[in-house]
Amino acid sequence: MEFEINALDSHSKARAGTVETDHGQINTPIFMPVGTVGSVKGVNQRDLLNDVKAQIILGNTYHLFLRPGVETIELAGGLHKFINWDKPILTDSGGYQVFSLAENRKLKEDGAHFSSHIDGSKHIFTPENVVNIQRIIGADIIMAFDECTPYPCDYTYAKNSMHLTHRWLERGIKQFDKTEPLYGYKQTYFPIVQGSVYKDLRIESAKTIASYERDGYAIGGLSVGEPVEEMYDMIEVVNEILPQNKPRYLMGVGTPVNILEGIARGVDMFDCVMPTRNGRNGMLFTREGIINIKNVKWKNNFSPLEENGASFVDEKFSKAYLRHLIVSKEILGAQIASLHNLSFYLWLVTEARNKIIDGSFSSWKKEMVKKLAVRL
RNA sequence: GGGGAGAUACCAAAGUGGCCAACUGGGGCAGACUGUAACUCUGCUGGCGCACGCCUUCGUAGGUUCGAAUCCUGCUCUCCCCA
Repeated sequence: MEFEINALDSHSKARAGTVETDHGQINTPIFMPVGTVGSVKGVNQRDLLNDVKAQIILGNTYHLFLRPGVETIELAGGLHKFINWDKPILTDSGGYQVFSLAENRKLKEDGAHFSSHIDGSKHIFTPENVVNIQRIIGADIIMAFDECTPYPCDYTYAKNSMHLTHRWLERGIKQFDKTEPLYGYKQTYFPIVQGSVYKDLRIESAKTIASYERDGYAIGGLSVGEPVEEMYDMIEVVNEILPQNKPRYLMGVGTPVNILEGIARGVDMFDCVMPTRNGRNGMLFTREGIINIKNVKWKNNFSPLEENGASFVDEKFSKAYLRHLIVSKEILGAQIASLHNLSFYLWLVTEARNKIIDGSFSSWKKEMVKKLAVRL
């Protein structure tokens, strides 16, 4: 996987770049819609491609391993063919699920022991078998198996957890490097920085991670409940150390403002469930601010969802109509809201890229950050 | 015409002497959601102050009682069964 930097912002750490994969090019900064179980909830592949203009999407090892299972995915010829998506796919390793399914998990040196949330069956994820599963899934970008620490997290726990993540990384890379892709295109393996909100741990982790020569690096364990300023601080600390000439992926982030702040601090890739999940629950992100479409004030507002919006749904449907659909719990409401939000997120990062290239990123970002947090 | 049952907040429906401004569900109104166990979760939903409290409520008019949504009487209305 190749990464090329096309432009650097002179007033911030923002970069515009290009990632080259066997499934095509990705222009950075980029937002990657989350498609946990092989489905970006509520949005079909055609709309994802033509309307949202997604360049890469996520899948999840934990969920796909449990259902439909690796056998089905292998028989299908990999996840791309199974879900009919020809662009790049990144799979999360399941580290986050191990964290969020805390009740049923037990972390040991060998790996994470857990029970399926679907049928209670017992399984073990190790740095090695998670690589094997992701080989079968066939993701272009494979994530290391880490422990995503919760927040708050005491120093000792964060330190021990980080060291475990580092030991798992060593094993995961070894496994990755001695195995081959199954479907004839290249795969790559991203390590993940941990260390909770402790600067010295983040520095140590970033140095450890950077000592491995990889195609890209991820920042994990953030946006788990810590104040945003701490998150921004950690990004700055880590990006001082991660190689300049490789893409950086901030996992699980975030709000439109978070994304702009991340870009300004040198992050290239983002993913988040927010545009889809919050969309299903009636939250719309727009250039002018955030709309809670369920609010009664939109009941008889027949103006378009968003003037000159990024998606075809913005002109086609009114606020009153979408409010009606969401309030009535109609599936179409979730679909329209997801299309709108994802299109907005992709517009946002594309615009950021354009602004970095034409040299006006910082002033544009300042204006946008002000607007994006407004509650309409 | 005869017999029976019932009327509770926006709706449905508990409560049958004090722990009732009144269970619960729906609806309504707000909020939350950040590498998705999520078309989910939380709060509020008589009025005023909005902490403590105070005021007016359980078809309607009276009565019994220290005290009534709960007991008694009249009235109004609704439903069911038999003719």
